[in-house]
Amino acid sequence: MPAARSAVHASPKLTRATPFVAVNAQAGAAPLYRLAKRALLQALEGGRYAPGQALPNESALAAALAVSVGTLRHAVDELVAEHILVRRQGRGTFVATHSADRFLFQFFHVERRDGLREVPAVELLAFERNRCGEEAAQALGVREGEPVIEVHNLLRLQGRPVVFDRLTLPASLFRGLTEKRWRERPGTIYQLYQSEFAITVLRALERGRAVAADRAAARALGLAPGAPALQVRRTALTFGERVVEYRVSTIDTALHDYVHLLSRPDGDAR
Amino acid sequence: MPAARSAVHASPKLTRATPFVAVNAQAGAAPLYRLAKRALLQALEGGRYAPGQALPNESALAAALAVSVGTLRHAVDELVAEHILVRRQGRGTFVATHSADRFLFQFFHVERRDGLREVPAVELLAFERNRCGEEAAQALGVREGEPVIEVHNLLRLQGRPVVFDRLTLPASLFRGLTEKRWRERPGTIYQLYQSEFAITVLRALERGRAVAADRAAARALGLAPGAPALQVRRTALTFGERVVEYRVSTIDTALHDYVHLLSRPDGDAR
DNA sequence: GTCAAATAGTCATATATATGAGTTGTTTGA
DNA sequence: TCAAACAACTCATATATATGACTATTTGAC
Repeated sequence: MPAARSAVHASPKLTRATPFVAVNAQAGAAPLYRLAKRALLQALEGGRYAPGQALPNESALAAALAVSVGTLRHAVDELVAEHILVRRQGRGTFVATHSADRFLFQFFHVERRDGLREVPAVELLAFERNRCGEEAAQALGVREGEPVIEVHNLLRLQGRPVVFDRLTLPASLFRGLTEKRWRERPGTIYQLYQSEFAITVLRALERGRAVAADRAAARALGLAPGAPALQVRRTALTFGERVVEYRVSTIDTALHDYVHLLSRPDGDAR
Repeated sequence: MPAARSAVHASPKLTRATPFVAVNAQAGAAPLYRLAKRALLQALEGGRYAPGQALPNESALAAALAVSVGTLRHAVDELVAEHILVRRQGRGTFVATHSADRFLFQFFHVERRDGLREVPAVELLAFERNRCGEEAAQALGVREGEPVIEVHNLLRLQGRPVVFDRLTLPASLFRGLTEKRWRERPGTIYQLYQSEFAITVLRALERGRAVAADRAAARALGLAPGAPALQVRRTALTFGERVVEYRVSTIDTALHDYVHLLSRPDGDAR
């Protein structure tokens, strides 16, 4: 069956029913399925599909992008592997939402020494508007002195305070965020970012080091000042590697560990 | 083209040229490509193909497993994603070896605060045969008092001692390992495991906590005793989730960080 | 003997197509 | 009115096949 490359080599065109431009394979360019993936990502970035919303079905999407279903599936496969899309057999393909589970398993890596994982209870200690300091400015990629929102959180596991978080958010990305809205969010912080500000946290880079607990952290965690604590600096990224949050966590590792699985077992490997 | 399911539903049979049993899809069973993947994994586990060795080509493998090339590719895709196999276009598919690069990027997560990554210089401090203690026994899944090999290593970055490692290896898995062979290994530790003992480290689970440096670690790292240090306990796993190494690392995080990228960017995502 | 061109073999990408299984909505019958 | 049967639509898996790009080897000319 001679592959119908003709469709692929056709010039980009706007289709009637959809916002996509037909992807177009050039010699030496990225493979078609990556172009399709990028087109999907851009549609998601642009807010074309909201979290939780179903995408058009496979054949419709394939037609919109002017690729075969197999190629579209290849692209969607990668987005699913990256937790950006979620497939449900017989139902459709959906934009991922930050469920509590997803938050717990993807972005919270503190567990009890014996391996028990638990959803932390969060207590808000402070919510302030400030000017950005040097460290946060560098991490967020903004100028020093830019307006930011600073939040202090205390996370408890089984009643015991274990993590003290200092978050810095660029005010420009979170217009209209108030302490009230923050307090009254129904789910996790990242769910709030997503539902209220259309910011989807996709990845995060964490850098950990051992420190002597500073005064604020020691008080919040009930530690002796100067006690060893694990400090983790996180930059949270959304589409386009844009940094949306800088967070310094101080963790009391007396009874808990920071866990890290190296190399992907992923899905149900083996 | 009516798919030739007949081949799939045929009863398992040994093929002439290869050691594989044709995989056989049952109703309700795992998908064919996972069965194929498992068959490949078992061949690798059994040492049928040595690290670095090329597998038979795609069509031969597909024929041996009695699946289509597409299905075989799906299975191989997953093994490549897990870094168990390596594809080289136009060359073939190879069993992964632990190159220094792979070691560096997959299993070594300490880097300078500014992000500089570097291959550490390793100094052997101790190599002893011992009886297994309680902590290591639990981690390794062996009985207390089992014979083990204990190794102490000091890792330097730019000349500065940064990581102090205490390794515990079950002696039963490393028969004939001597200090001389350990010292004179050409590459990394995991390359030694692989080339000399046919043990391929696939994954590792790390649990980090902040501690006051103990005496041995403080001396090795040149820290004041009681200074805060990051302690990471690693269990290294091979095929079948078997634990082959338990390692306690003490890290001086004065100038370096322990880094962790959450959620897969993988390949060249986006 | 050396070098370049032809060639064969490999994986990479892409399409078309078939069947199956799960979900949802509609119709039909008691 | 309600529930069972049915149809329609979805993604999941699987096969066959075509073309291209990359690599290593062989062949042939000089």
